[in-house]
Amino acid sequence: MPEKKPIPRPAARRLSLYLRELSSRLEQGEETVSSKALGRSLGLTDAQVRKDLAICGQLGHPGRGYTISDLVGSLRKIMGRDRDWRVCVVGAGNIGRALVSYDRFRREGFEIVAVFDANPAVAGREVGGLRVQPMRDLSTTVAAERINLGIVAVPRESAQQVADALVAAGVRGILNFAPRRIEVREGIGIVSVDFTVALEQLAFQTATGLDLSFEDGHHADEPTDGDAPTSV
Amino acid sequence: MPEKKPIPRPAARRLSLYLRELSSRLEQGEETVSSKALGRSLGLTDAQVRKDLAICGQLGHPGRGYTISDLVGSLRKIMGRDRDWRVCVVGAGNIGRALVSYDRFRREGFEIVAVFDANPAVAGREVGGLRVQPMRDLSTTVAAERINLGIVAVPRESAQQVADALVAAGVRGILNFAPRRIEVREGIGIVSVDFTVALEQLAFQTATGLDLSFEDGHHADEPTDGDAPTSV
DNA sequence: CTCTGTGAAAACATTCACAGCG
DNA sequence: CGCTGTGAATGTTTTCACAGAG
Repeated sequence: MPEKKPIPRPAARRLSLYLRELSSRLEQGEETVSSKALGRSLGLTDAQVRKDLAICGQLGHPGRGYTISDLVGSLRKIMGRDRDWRVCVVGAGNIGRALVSYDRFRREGFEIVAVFDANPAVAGREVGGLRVQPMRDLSTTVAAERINLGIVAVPRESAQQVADALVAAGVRGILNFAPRRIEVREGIGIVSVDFTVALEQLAFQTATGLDLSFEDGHHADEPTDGDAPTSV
Repeated sequence: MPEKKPIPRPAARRLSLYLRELSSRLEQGEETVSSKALGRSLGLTDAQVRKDLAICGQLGHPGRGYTISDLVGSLRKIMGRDRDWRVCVVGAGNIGRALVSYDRFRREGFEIVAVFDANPAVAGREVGGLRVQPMRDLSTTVAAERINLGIVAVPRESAQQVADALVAAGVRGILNFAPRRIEVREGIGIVSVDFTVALEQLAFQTATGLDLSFEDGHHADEPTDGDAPTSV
């Protein structure tokens, strides 16, 4: 078994952006792209782009650039986008409903197949074509629908509890929109999006006059314990 | 005028998380906290916490820890949270409406004072207590309401155009929810949140079995040219 | 000539480890 | 003692710069 090479964390974040940009170019009918052109679109240097794309293997053609479709295929595989993801949303409030109705998820291969809410007055209502289910159906539905990712869109107070329930039900990863850190056991993925933190970073950039410039829009929570870099 | 020391980009992201955690502890009635305790809550080492907090100046008390209220005050100032931010949302679709109704913004000092939508059928409707205005009112309203931040919640295709209009109208920073990179001129802040990228990072973590563990949930776009970026 | 892939160098960020305050 | 602040050491990421492919 050869050693798997770890992917630098900052690079992992950029991979998503490459994929987004490349998919878009592919739709436009473009076939190849150079590291320089890609870098321009993404605000990165050409050297950075080449280093990052080297993660996908030797896909570039000297003098010519990269074949977009090859790159997209390789990136999708590396990022786990070659399989289907079945996701559920917990919390049918403003954010939860917006997410359920966010068409792009489905188009990108993330299918939302269930919505849950603790409020009995909300359960039973329909959101984006799905009937909101009560929390007690969570574990049965996660199993029955083979759901592997969960989105937490509940208030801060119940976020950890909901995350625990999702993990217990069998999801492999959690996307958290509640404004607090969620702890999960080793082996379960966790990424958080906090709107206030995002606005705050903006205020910071704006206040300091200068910008810090991030290009990713979300963050992965630190592992609960000792952690390891991701490998291919 | 002495040189201002630059804040390391990764640290800038963590600052928001410290503020979030510290505010929460303050509400619980706690008065002091040690770097170790703070680090535990956030998944960071105590040394890291001390280095980061040193940015705020010498606020720790050897043997005792940090006084939370002092830290919160200092962090708020550094992050530009000591002033008032007046924000507008462009796009009254699912996401735009969810954001307008997101109470936490106001509680944290970001007041949403206007909503715009290009669709004439939508303009005039009420969302979260505000009447949706047509796009042609944008520059007048931004000036009249002294709006300094804009949130872009429109489809990919019109995102850049809307951002340009916001900047022309006078906002100092943009929070972008459209799945593409937005270019703004030097001096204007930009932070992006892309739900699909967030889910993709999660799929990546989950697919590789291990986590990359980010703790921030958004990203600042790279500067358009050679320059420094912003983040959340 | 253009453009990739990549070692080697530089910049940057984290962790260590300890002096010193209360 | 407990805990901060910080240089020095270590580890990581980016940039440089160039050999070599087409």
